[in-house]
Amino acid sequence: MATPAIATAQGWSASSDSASPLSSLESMSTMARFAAGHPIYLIGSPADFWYRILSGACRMCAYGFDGNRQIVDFLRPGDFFGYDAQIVHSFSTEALVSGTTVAVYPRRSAERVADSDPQVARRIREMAFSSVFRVQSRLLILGRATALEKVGSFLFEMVDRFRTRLVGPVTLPMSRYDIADYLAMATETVSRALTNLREQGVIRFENVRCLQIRDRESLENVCRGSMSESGPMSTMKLYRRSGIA
Amino acid sequence: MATPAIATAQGWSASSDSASPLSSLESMSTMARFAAGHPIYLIGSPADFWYRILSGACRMCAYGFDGNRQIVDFLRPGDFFGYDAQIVHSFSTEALVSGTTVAVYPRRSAERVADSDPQVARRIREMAFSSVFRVQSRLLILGRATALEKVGSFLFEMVDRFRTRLVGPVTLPMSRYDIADYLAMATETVSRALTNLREQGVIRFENVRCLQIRDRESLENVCRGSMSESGPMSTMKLYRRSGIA
DNA sequence: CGATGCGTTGAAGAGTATCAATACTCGTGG
DNA sequence: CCACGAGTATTGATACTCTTCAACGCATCG
Repeated sequence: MATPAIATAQGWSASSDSASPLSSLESMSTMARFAAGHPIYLIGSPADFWYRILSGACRMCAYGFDGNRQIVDFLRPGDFFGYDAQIVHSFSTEALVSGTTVAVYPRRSAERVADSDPQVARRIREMAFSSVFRVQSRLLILGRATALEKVGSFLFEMVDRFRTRLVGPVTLPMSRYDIADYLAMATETVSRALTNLREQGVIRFENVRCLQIRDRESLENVCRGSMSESGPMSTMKLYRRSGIA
Repeated sequence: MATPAIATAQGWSASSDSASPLSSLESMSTMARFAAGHPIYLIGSPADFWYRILSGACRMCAYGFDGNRQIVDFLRPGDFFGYDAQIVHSFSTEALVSGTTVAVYPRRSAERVADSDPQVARRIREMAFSSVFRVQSRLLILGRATALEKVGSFLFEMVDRFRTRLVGPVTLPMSRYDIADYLAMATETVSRALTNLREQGVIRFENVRCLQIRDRESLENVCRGSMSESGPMSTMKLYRRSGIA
């Protein structure tokens, strides 16, 4: 397995990619590079840093007693992480692809900056708020009834988050195992659901990890039975389970 | 159904209960009172306020096309909510019990205060971070395999969050329907799991909504997956899904 | 080229959702 | 005070989806 680990560089300064929100933080950041599968931090390690992905992708996950794994989130360039802990980390975060680069911010210093710069504080706050929203949205996916709905919602989420061009196929950075642990189902079921969608002509595979949504409307119908991300969607049907007359 | 709605009061000032973190915010807050089942805000409504529960309890939820519901979070006194939206709310939040009181903070003003007071900004930030952690932890519960594990984890969470005294029984503010929509399962299955735990002597009911954990250790084992009754389940399987050699 | 990890497919069993019926709780009104 | 009714909770039987176990195809790599 290629490059062994964690070469740390520093002196990284300005932006280079989209929306560098915390420019006054960058002066204190260092940069680190990781091989596929290697941890950025481990569960239980002291939470002394904040991180931001510069390139590549990561998975944030928890491990169970009998070795099972649950993936809490997939992270892409631009995403902050590591702030979800008071003293020690409650999850591990690992690189998905080789060459994943991460900006590392010393937490104490970063918080000092936030305290003295309302702009920075506001960006961090908004970032945290949107994290809450994103995780809550994930809850809705996990709560979906069927495997097909879960996988369908997952595809929309991934296409939104990991597409490089505006149209065309998207390459998923994660394995079927990762998808399974993200959606809390068996890898075989993930595979079957994808095959199902492919046979229906809803999606098309360039190769195993690279796919394209051919029939967006059908895929939306597959996911239906639940809520659309944005949009009014008024018509309240509270007949059952309302708790209100 | 009793008191119709939303009597608004104001002039509420200082703390009264644990850890009033945002004292300089309280001067701008008003107070509102809600009957059971009534919404604090609806999905799609403008996100112009932040809220904090003073007494009672709430559910934050989303509704699907066919009337199904998913509960994203239960909220207790002290919890902030309503910040998880940019422009309009993506979820509804409704009172669980009659007489639920909520402090309401105008968002713009609150953000101005946060911009000028690093202390406040920091508290809000930490609150948001811990929200992220809490929701992520919920993901792990939802990802649990069996109904028994889900309900067991749920009980621990509720006992932690909704106990009034240090020991003794806990009264759950939510119905079985609420629990079902929170755990993404059928109410009948929730009922069966609770009955199962009761018959095993793991929990004891004072009445339908009020229960006590009698055998904490067994309940922990239930949540650790596969143990209790019939035993052929302990196959180790951590060899797969490593992602690293 | 065989090795290793990943991905797909098949068959059997387990667990949950669903449908249906019954019991319980509490507020209302006779 | 008790009866009633609506909402809530439990229990049972059946269908169905998903997990599990197993085997095989397919890539990459030493």
